[in-house]
Parts: sequence; C-alpha cells; structure tokens
Amino acid sequence: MTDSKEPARARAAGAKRQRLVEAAADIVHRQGAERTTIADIARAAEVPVGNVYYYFKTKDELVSAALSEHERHLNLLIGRLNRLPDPRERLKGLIEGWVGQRDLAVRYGCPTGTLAAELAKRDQGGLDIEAGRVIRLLLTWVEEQFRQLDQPDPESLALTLVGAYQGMSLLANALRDPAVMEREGARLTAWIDSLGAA
Amino acid sequence: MTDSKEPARARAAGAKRQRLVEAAADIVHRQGAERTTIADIARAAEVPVGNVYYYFKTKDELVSAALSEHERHLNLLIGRLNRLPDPRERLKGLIEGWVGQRDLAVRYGCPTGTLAAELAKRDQGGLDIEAGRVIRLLLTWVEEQFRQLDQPDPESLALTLVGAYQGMSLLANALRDPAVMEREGARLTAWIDSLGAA
Amino acid sequence: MTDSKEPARARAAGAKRQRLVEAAADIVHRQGAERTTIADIARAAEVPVGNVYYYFKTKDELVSAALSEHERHLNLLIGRLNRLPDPRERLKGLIEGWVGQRDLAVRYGCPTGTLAAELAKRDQGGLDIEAGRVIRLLLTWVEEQFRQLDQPDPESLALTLVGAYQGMSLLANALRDPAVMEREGARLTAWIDSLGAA
Amino acid sequence: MTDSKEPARARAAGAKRQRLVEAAADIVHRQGAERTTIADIARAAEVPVGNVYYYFKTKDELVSAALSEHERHLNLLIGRLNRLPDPRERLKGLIEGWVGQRDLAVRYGCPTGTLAAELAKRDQGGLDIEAGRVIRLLLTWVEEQFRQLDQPDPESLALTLVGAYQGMSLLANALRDPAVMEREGARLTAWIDSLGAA
DNA sequence: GATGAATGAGACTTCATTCAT
DNA sequence: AATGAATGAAGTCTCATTCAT
Repeated sequence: MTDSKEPARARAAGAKRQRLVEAAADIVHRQGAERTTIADIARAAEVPVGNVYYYFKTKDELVSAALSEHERHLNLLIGRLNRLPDPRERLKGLIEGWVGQRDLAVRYGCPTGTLAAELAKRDQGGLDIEAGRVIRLLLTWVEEQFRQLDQPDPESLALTLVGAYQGMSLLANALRDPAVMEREGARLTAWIDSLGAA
Repeated sequence: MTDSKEPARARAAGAKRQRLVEAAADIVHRQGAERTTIADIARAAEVPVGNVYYYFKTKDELVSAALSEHERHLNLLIGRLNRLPDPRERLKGLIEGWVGQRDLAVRYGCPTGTLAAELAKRDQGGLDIEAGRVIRLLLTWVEEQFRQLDQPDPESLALTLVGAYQGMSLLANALRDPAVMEREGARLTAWIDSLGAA
Repeated sequence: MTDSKEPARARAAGAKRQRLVEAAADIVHRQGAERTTIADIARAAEVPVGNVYYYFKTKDELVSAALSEHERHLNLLIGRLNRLPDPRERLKGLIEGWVGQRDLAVRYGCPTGTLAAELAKRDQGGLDIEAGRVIRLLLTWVEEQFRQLDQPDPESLALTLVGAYQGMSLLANALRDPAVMEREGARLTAWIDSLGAA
Repeated sequence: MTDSKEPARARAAGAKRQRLVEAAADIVHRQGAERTTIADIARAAEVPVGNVYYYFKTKDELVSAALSEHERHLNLLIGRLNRLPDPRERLKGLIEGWVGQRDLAVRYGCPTGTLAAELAKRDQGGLDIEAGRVIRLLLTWVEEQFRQLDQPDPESLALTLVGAYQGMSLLANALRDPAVMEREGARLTAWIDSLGAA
C-alpha cells in the first residue's frame, strides 16, 4: 500500500531499490554471483545500468543485499513457523517448506547454501562471513526448537537437521532429481516425529 | 613410473598434461571455476599459457578434466576401501577419510560438491551432468555397502549418508568451523555401527 | 556582514554560491581540476549535487570560479602589501608570504601555478587563458614595484621573481621539502635588499 | 640496429613496448596524465587497446614508464653535456638546451615538472616520489657542476638554477610566450658566466 | 609441438549533466 | 530555487582464445 504522504519520487526510489534487491537475489541464486553481471540485474529490474550505482556502490554491495534479502525471507518464514504452538510442528513445518521448494532446489540448490559456498572461495570482502551469519540464524532457531523439545545436545541436532537440508539440496541439484528432496524430507519428518517418544 | 617405451616427447607431454589437470583440480577447488583463469592454472603447472590450448581446446575442457581428476581420486579411495573385508568398516573408513580432510573442507568445501553446485548454475555445456555423474559414483558405491549389510532401501541410506557429508562440508565451510566435521563424523560413525544391531 | 536589505533567500543563495566557490578553490588546489568531481565540491560545500548546476552551468564554470577566487585572494594580498610605504618592503612582504605558505606549497604547489599548468594541457575552453591572466596580474604588480625602485627592465625582473616563486614551489612540492622554500625565499629577500645599492 | 639473433617476435615486442613508452611520454606531456586515456596512447602507438595490458598491468605503470622515459632522455642529455670539458660550458649547454625546447615548453611546460606537479596531487601510488627522483637527478648533476666550479653552497645554487628553469617553463606555458624562455635563458647564461669571475 | 604475444568482447565503475517534482 | 534520482557515455581492466613463428 503506497502512502500518499511520501513524495512519489521517494516511493519510486524505494520501490526501485527493492526491485533491484529482489532481482539480485533471484538472479544470483540462478546464475551464481560470479556469472551474474550488473547488467543482468539491471535488466531484470528494468533499471538503467548506470543507475544501479546510485543505490549500490559496488557489485559486492548488491550481492550483500541479495544475501540480506534471503535473510529477510528466512525471518519471515521463522515468523510464520513461530505461530505454530508446538516446536515439533514448527520443525516439521520447516521441513515441509524445504520439500515444497524442491523444484527450485533441483534447478539451483539452496539460495543461501550455494551462495555461501561460492563466497567462501574468495579471500577478500567478508561476504563469506555474511553468508555464514545467515546460515547461523537458521541453525540458532532450529537449535531453540530442539531445546524446547527437551532434546539433549540441541546444537548438534540443529547441525544435523540443517546439514541434512543442505546435503539434500545439493544432491537434488547435482542429480537433477526432486525425489531426493521428497525422500529425505520424509525421513527427516519421521525422525522429528520419533524424537522424545522414548 | 615412466614407461621408457614411449618417446621422451610424449612422456614429457603426458607429464605436462597431468600437471595441468592437477593444478586445475586444485585451483578450481580453492577458487571456484569462474574465478579461476587459464593463466592461474598455467602458472601453477609451470606451463606457458599458450601451450594449455594444445592439451585442452577450451577452459571447459580443463574444468571437465579437473572433475575427472576428482573422479580418479574417488576411485582410488574406493579401491583402498574395497580392500577392507567388511562393508561396515568400509563405510566407517569413508567417513574417517571425510573427517581427516576437514581442514580442506573448512576452507573450500567438498571439491566435487562445490563444483557441482557451481556448474549446476550454467545452462549450457553439460558440465553439470558430468559433476552429477561423479557424485552418483559415490552414491552407488555407498549403496552397495548398505546392500551388503542387508539394509532395507540401501539407495535411500546412501542418499542420507552422502547428503550428510555434503551438508556437513557446506556447514563447516560456511561457518569456518572444523568441529562441524568432527561432530557429524562421529554421529555418522555411530549410526553405521548401530545398523543391523536389531 | 549580511545586508538585511536583500531577501533572506538571496543572502542564503549568495552564501551557498560562495561556499561552492571556496570549496572548489580549495579542493581543486589539493586534487587538481581533473581529479575533482562536482560531488567532491558539493559535499565540501554542503550543497546538494543537483543544486550546483543552479549556480554553475558546467564544471568548467566552477573551475573558472575557483580561479577567480585565487585572483581575489591575490588582490587582497596586493591590497595589504600596498599599504606598506616602500616598494622594497612590499616585495619582501610578498616573498615572506610565499615562505609562510610553504607547507601548503610542499603538499600541493602554488594554487594558481599548478592550476595554470593543468589547464594549459587542454585544447578547448579558454580556461588556460584565464589562468594566464591571474599570473599576469601578479607579474604586473611586481613589475610596478621594481619600476618604483628605479630598476632597469622591471618587466624582466618581475619575470625572474615570479618565476623563482613558481620554480621553488614546484621543487618544494616535487621534493616534498619545505626547506626549498626557505632557502630560496632567503635568497630572494637578500636579492631584493641588494637592489639599488648601486 | 636489430640483432638478427633474437627472434623477430621478440624484436617486434620490444619495439612495440618502446613505441608505447614513447607515445605515453609524449601524450602525457601534452595532455597530462589524467586526461590521457589508454586508448589515446594505444592509438598513437598503433597497438590494440587490450594489448597494452600485456606490457603494462595498469595505467599507472604506463605513466611510470613515461616518467622513466623522461629520465632516460635526461640521462642522454647529461651524457652529451659531460663530454664538454668545462663545467661552466656544461651548465651553459644545459640552459641552451632548455631555451632550444622553448616551443614545447610554451605549449606544454616542462615534461617532468608538469608531471611531477600533477602526480603530487595524488595520495596513493607513489608516482609522485618517482617524479621527485627524476628531478633530483637533474639537481644532483647541476650541483656537481657548481662544485667543480668551486662555488660555495653548490646545492643551493642547483636549486636556484633548476628552480629558475621550472619557473620560466611554467610562466612561458601559462603566458603562451616563448620570449620568457629566451629572456630568462639569457639571464641564466650571463649568471653562469659571471660566476667565479671575482 | 611450443610459446610469447595479440585480440576483442565485455565486465565493473565513474561522473558530468539532466530531469521530475 | 531546490533536490534526489536518472542517464549514458566513457574509461580502466580482465580474460578466453587465437596467432605467428
């Protein structure tokens, strides 16, 4: 909903910036940061190339913004899951979400995971650390759910669950096979269900 | 061991080619395919840039050769593991090998996994399929071990084990934390040990 | 002192214009005209970039204004020196001023001289001629002092004195050595003192 | 003279590099380093733009090479002057050379002096220091001549002579007047002649 | 076969200037 | 008058690939 109090310009500007961020998040996911050119992103956002630099001083800043966009999505997802009353349901909801995105994973892998892997191969810039931070955000939330389920060593369990997600995304992507997501998703769901049964 | 029957020329040429392949495998692992230049590889292999094209018509062919080099390493590893008499020991040896490489994983991730993820973001060239093939090779071997252990659904178990490896490598890499490899490695070993106990 | 008769708008506008001119003179001296961007000047003057063009149609006009600002400073200096009763003292005061500015000269050279040298390398625009005019202003005044000292060929003497100033500024700047200014300044002072001894 | 023992390629390559250096020295003198583009130099040297980077990794390296080219010219000049038997004649020969170049000075100033002034306005890169070194080379040689003339404080005299040259070049350039070079040149020659007459 | 050099397309980035409000 | 945003032409630099010897 556009607030008519702010000038049309500011609205357009904010919208344009957001368009750029969304285009960056999407295209970087699909092509990788290295293969993505500023022109690719500008074209998708329908912004003249030169104008991109009004919003982002360097390509790396755009990649960083794309990362933040993924972080924002993750926070939205966590927010939705937090409305579920039971931590077990929350974890199962998370897994369900992963499986629901299987077609995207098959084609391009996990947005954050593949970007983290790509950025880790750089020596400079610190973008790799930003990527690590986003992944840690997920780990921390998952750990908290295991803790609420009174599980021992919730940190390790979080590592296992998130690791399984990254692994299944990578395999589904490498093998071009959505069934990987379904089978592993089902296994993880059953695992969560089995917890604390003893 | 050099076979004195082939002319010195060919021997030297073969050695040069092999140097290039090894350099490519190593540098592509560390920098990613996109960030690696032909000049990087040529320099590391101590081969003049122009000469690279005598052995590889395109950069993609070099990347493909790097992938084959990883495949060769994998086959060597499998060959060593196959000497172990027990499939359970073979799987545990595989996991042990993963954990033993944790420092490399922390810095650059799994050579094949990260390369597969990078190549999957391309539309053309078919290199992504080659990467999938290498990963499938590992999956197939692991599956065979589970089958020899009389486990039900060995294919899914292979997916779980290899997926866990890819996931823990990615997390260790993204978090820059070798402990991830150790904890997950220990868990996987315990899991393998627990199999068939019933 | 602000004249309350002109509307606040105009006063503010005039102040803004003056801020721009001063910032331009300063930054162009320190960075050179070519390396100085409109944004640099706008930022230093605390004026929005877009607004600069309300006062100056082109960047060259701003450079021209910077040149005029140096001319204004020169005229102020000449005005102060003219209050001295003796032409010999006036010339010595001029030299003293040069030496007093030695730290600035060491870092950035003579504001007018370096700008003249930079502008002379352009083919179009005529800014080089404006720079020549400012330098000629100084030459003319110095010539007049020599004339009042009854020196033969005052024009040549002016050339020698001002040339010595430009030369010592350039050398001090290139060698990053303020002592150059001191030694040459002392020599020039002694020279002026020696004049007309005959 | 081309040595037929080196391969034609190497000869051509060396020649091309030298063409680039000469073009850079010339164009940078005429346009200034900032206004000179790699394309300008490439065009003048008849070299494709991309190829320039085979010889010089950055534009700054080309500017540095231009500076070295001026240094080489200076060394050649010094070499010629050193064949003169008398230090007084050597200094007068130097001045004569300056005046002989007056048309170039009028249009573009002293190659080394204007470049030094331009480079001193940078904060990074160290090119300013290289420029200072070239100027110091001249100063040192001039100082040595004064020393051989048994003059007191030869260092200051060198500063005075070289400073006068830089000053007269700048004024001739700014005023677009070759007469400046002639008059100051004549004065300096007379000064050298008068030395030690006492 | 071998190799230093050449080529050209294209990437990122800067910036004077203009525009819309 | 004022101003954040827009524009597009350049400029520097990289690099896969090809060429000439």
